[in-house]
Amino acid sequence: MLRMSSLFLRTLRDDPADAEVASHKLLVRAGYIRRIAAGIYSWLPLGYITYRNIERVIREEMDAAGFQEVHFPAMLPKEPYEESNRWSEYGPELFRLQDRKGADYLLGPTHEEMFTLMVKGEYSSYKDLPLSIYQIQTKYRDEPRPRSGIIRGREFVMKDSYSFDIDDAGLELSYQKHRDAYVKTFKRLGLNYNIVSAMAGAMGGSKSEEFLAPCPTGEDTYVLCEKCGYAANVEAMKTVIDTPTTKEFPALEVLDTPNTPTIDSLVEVLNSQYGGGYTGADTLKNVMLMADDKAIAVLVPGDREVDLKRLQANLSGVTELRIFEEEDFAKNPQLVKGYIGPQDAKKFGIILYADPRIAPGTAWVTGANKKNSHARNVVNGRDFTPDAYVESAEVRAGDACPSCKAPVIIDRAIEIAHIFQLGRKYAEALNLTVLDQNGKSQVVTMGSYGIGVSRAVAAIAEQTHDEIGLSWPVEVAPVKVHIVATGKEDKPFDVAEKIGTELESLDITVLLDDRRDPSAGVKFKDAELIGAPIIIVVGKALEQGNVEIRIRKSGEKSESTVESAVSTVATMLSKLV
RNA sequence: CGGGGCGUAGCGUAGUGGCUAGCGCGCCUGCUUUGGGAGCAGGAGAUCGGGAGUUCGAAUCUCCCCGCCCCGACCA
Repeated sequence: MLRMSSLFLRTLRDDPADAEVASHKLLVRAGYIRRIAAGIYSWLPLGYITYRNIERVIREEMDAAGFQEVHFPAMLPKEPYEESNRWSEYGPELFRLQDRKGADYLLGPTHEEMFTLMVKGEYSSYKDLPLSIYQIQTKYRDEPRPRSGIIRGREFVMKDSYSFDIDDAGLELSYQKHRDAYVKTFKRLGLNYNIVSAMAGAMGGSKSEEFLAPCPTGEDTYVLCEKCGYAANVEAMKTVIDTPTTKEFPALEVLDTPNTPTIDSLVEVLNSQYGGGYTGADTLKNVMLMADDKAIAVLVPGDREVDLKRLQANLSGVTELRIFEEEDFAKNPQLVKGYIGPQDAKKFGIILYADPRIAPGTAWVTGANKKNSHARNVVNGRDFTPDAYVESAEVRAGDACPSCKAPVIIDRAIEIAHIFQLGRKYAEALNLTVLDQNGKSQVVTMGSYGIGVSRAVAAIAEQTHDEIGLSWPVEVAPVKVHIVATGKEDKPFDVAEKIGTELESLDITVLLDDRRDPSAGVKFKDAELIGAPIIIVVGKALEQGNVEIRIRKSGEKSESTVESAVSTVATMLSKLV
């Protein structure tokens, strides 16, 4: 039984000055975590118990699914990461260090290489597969900008699993088993989440899905169709295109449009001088970008911005993408800023990408590649031809759901897990093969599956807190019951002690506020801030032989006799999430 | 890396060149109080982020450095 009189804890009355988001403020105020450096935190007793509860739930579900736990060092030699090319690919985000002999080491940002090599060292037959192994490990990433307390740290704990299969069908099965285990895990953790389609990104591989916990302070944006349940990270959202009309358009016509370098100014001139009825959606924006030092053009409807994140996720093989700057225009004098059109892309030698909204057979108003001039009836397929179509325009609430065409909503969320069908990228790089039943060597196919363990503490805090403090789901709460004894007589303290002991004998964890000095108000505030699911107050009601039982989340209060308090609380807990 | 903000006691803060750096919370001692962050009295606690400079005099002005937060870029 934890006791407030001796617990290593100091709650704070004021929000810390360096915290912005609720989980960060409250975890610091309630004495769960303390900052050590940017993105690096220490756990105090209440925080560490909470963290371990989450870890325990995850471990139980992994084990129940038949996955086996292993453990790698956090500090690793350079060589495996050179073989997979990530020693250089990972860039400045990798924490590097040297030993006394000058040999290079790194602090593991993720462990695909090590798992692959471990399996390679032990197994060599298809009979050994499938295999799924996992670890719960501290990861290190020198993030350009750590933020939001424990949500994005430079040191954090991740549960990472890897599956090994002989073929794609096996991978599909292993992937599904992990997905199911994650669903069970997050249900127990009391998190609301959506499973959304995602881009595999830098990890490589094909299919990937994210578990996103909706939360206004989250870093990820995703779309959700409330009608059919389709959900996707905006990067992975597929654009629905109306069936193209086969309509014939008049010939391309160049218009005199002085001083119209922006879409708004162009639409104004079109409507006042060229017939009217135009909106930004009728115009075609030709956005110039530098992709790894190569100039590219991206076509999007004039009323939409290019979503760089989305574009990059969908442009394979591009590591650096940025908007054209003045000096880039200076190097490309044929491009007339504000009046660029796709008609001369071939002539200019620029690769032309188009958002799918710029469908073949559609006609647009766009730049005429001449100052103060635009062109209308510029038809895709007749007047220009994109080299490739790539999802690149910003996604908006109300856009059509790709599976049922209903308008989607857009929401923010914290990424709590990400699962990947990696395929053979790492197995090939590190030469992980087994013999199949014909005695032939086969490259193993892999999946990787991560849960942000320390991040989950913050995600749960974000979703469950209220104005007065934390309010934990039963499975993760540092204690299930917080008993507050009030008054100056010994009796409430004795009764509280007795109830606490009985609860603990039923494996219900207890934090007893046995402090004699602080007033009742102080103890109530602390209990609410700390966030145990049930608060028992032993005080005034004792005159009638009762104690007060409060449910933290609902604020519901009831009284119970001292004798029945323990069973009443046990029943309540079994009904709470 | 670009833009913005900040750094004074454990926490939150006041203090734009001049006396011993002020206040609230927390902490210690005593008394009083005890159902919503009590009261009184006394007390401890500060290299004012660091260094250099300007000045009779610097928390305060200048320069350099360090750290932290936010927005963006970036990010299994």
